[in-house]
Amino acid sequence: MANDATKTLATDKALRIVDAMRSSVSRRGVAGSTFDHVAREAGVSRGLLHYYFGSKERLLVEVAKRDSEVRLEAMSGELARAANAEDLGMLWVRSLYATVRHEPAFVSLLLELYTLAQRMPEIADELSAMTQAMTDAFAQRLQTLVDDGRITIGAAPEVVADVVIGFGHGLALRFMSNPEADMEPVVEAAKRAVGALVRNGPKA
Amino acid sequence: MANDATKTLATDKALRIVDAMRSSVSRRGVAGSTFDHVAREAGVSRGLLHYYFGSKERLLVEVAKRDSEVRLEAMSGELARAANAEDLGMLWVRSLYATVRHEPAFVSLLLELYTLAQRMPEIADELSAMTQAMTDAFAQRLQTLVDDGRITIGAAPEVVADVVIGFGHGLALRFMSNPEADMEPVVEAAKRAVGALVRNGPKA
DNA sequence: AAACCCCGGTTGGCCAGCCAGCCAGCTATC
DNA sequence: GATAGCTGGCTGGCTGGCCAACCGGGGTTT
Repeated sequence: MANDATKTLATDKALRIVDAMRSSVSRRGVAGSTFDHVAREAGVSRGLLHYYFGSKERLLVEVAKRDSEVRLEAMSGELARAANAEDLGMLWVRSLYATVRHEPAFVSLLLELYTLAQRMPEIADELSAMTQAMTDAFAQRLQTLVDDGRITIGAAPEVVADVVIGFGHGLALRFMSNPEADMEPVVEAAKRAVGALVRNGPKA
Repeated sequence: MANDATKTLATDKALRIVDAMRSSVSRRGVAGSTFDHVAREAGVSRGLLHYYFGSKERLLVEVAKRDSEVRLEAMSGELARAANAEDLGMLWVRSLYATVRHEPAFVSLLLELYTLAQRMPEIADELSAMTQAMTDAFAQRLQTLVDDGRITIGAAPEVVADVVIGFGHGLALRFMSNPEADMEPVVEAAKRAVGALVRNGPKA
């Protein structure tokens, strides 16, 4: 093998293991994701998890990496579709709302990772990098829309991005812990608040 | 003993156990909070945890209950000091910011509980109740300030409360995963956004 | 081309440690 | 002496990690 990274990333089975672990953690939590279960779901032997990753910790770091990619990609997809101020608010909050409602495991996984990050600096770094990447992607999209005259923003793009993403996640948390509440008016009010920072431009 | 609840809540030792568990979970996480550790820190024997709570799960439920009280009280304290629109934004976001920076364990604990809630409906209920109570307290304060002519709000008090609390938690999450970033401008922008929903009234 | 070997990839049995829960019994108080 | 409160040794089950052995295919020797 060339080195650990190559070995880990190249192999088909290693990928299957990471995916199985990711899925297991989102359903069963970290504690419930034993090598036994994960190996069975990945269709490999227990020993192989150890062979590739050495320890549960390192496997979890890979999971965090992988998950960050997935999340970033998901957000980028939403962003690309936003063409004016309304779209931005709508798409972002709506997609988070839909995620919380229809893919709670996706939310669970992130919670699990944040919790882990409290005791594992490597995972904290991974999440921090993801946060930064999300901000950058969002800010870049904002800048593009500003340049096209489709929106105007009330602060630096990175700042606006930070605020909007943060707001979104906070509301998502809220949706999660109040599953049966009617969030329609809340979403509406939140959009109005964000409207103080992002308005339609001349060409919107 | 009269019944489980009475037994649990009345005893001095039971309270010490819940507190020790709460503190341990916030530092070591749920997995790291073994009966052995917690008992030692509470100054009682391991057996007593079982005697009072029966299982780790039930003890964790008590922790969630206790923690909800503490959090609600903390927020109420902040709220009481807010007398106009600026105060509201300032106090809320600043206090969350300070908490994240100076009492990360307090944040860790909530993450841990949210994570638990994914697999323990009883804890989910507890957190849901806390969320609701926070909204109510916040909304009530808003209403009072409106009645006093100190602020005007752009939506029903409960809705505004939901939004502001949610925004705050989202930003807190963000502070947490970007510890070294300069959040000054972000806080500033967030305050302006909230300003779209909460403005100073005639008597502010 | 047949026999052989080499080695990374893979397997699964094994082990030592840990932990929640159980329970037999102790203590103090009335 | 009865009963509630409390203790801590014990255990069975589980888990992460270790490792000895196996497999298969590509290269090398004969």
